[in-house]
Amino acid sequence: MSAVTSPLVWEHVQPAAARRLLTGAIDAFAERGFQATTTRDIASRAGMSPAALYVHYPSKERLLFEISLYGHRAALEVLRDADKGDGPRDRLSGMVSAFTTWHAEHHTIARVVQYELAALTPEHLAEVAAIRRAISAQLEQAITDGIADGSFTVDDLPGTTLAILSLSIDVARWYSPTRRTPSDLGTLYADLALRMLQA
Amino acid sequence: MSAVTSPLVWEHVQPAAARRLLTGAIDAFAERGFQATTTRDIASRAGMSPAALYVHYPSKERLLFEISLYGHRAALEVLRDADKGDGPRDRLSGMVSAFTTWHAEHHTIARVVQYELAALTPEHLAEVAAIRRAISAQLEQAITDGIADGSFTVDDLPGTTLAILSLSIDVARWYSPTRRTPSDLGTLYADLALRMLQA
DNA sequence: TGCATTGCTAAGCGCTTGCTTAGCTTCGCG
DNA sequence: CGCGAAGCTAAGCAAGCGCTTAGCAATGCA
Repeated sequence: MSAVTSPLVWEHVQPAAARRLLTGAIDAFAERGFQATTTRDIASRAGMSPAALYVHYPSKERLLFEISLYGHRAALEVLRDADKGDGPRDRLSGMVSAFTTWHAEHHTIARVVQYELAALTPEHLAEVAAIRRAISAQLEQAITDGIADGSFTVDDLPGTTLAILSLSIDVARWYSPTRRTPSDLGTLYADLALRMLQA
Repeated sequence: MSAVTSPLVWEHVQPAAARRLLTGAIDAFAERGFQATTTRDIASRAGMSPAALYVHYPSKERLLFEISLYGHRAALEVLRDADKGDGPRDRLSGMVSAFTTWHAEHHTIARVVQYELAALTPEHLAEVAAIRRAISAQLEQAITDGIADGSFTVDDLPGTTLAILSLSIDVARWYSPTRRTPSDLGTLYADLALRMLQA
């Protein structure tokens, strides 16, 4: 089984051959990086000849863009779904826990999402960058609310927001499922984030 | 001026042509990644023909290894030099501040050090991995001492150590000198780390 | 039944890659 | 002066790259 087919649902990608190419590309990009991955490698993971890739995607970069766009949207959705609970402490704890858990659980796609931005065309990068700003804004709002109601004490709002986000994102770089479960890590990181913000 | 020639001292690399190739390679690897960088690009940054590279280095990978090895040694040295002060709180604060500042100040070489490990041969990776373990051990010792004398309260020692390290390392991914100075960031991160550990 | 559409393969094109070869110049040193 | 070593360039090689072309089989609809 591929490293990503199970946890994330890719049924919206049709037909099945296009989906096999996409999940194969995620695994290959995560293992070797976009530049070191060949179209022949992606095609053979999907059980096809190299030319078949171009029936479904116009270029290797477009494949990366589809992955990056879907991954960013999924991460933002996870964060927004978790932005609930009573008061800023609960909201922030839920968001950090969910966002961290997602990066651990889906570290394969998260690696592509976070470390292959430079391989996108400027137009595609701009589209993805807008989602990244929304992610940051979502977290910053909860921290701002927490400062206003006295739940948090923060010297440097943008710096601290970036630090908490950065902590979760970097999980994609080092995470391996052998030591800890994604949700255990989410719990730990939510606690660390609350400590960073405490009044 | 190259992005890295000024802050780090490369005089130990002789002759000057080998040094120009090395600093050119750092800039190129940091900008585009190892795989996307051509030997022709590195050579032209050094003002030479492609073949001249092979007078000084046997392969493109060897150039990466020299950079990675030197960068890891420099990071470990920065951490060890900062491991002083009265008690675990001062020691930890100094180390996080110095390590973070180094990753911001030298974000160009730090990017190569942290994100191009996969391009090293297994033998070269093993050599560099030993230094990475020493970096982690250095930080963990100060936290362990702080738990023992009651300065810190930590639920998950390896997890918290990894989180603090990860926070500093991820600076290399996003840092740009336009918003904050490296030392301001070091100060902020030292404060956040102490909050994460507080009794 | 006829025929366009979809999904695929075998072959290969033009180009770029890391690296090599052959040969030139400059320099230090007896 | 004689000569080997060091440092460089022009040219190019074999391999691999992203992507294209031509054509075949299966499908669905008139």
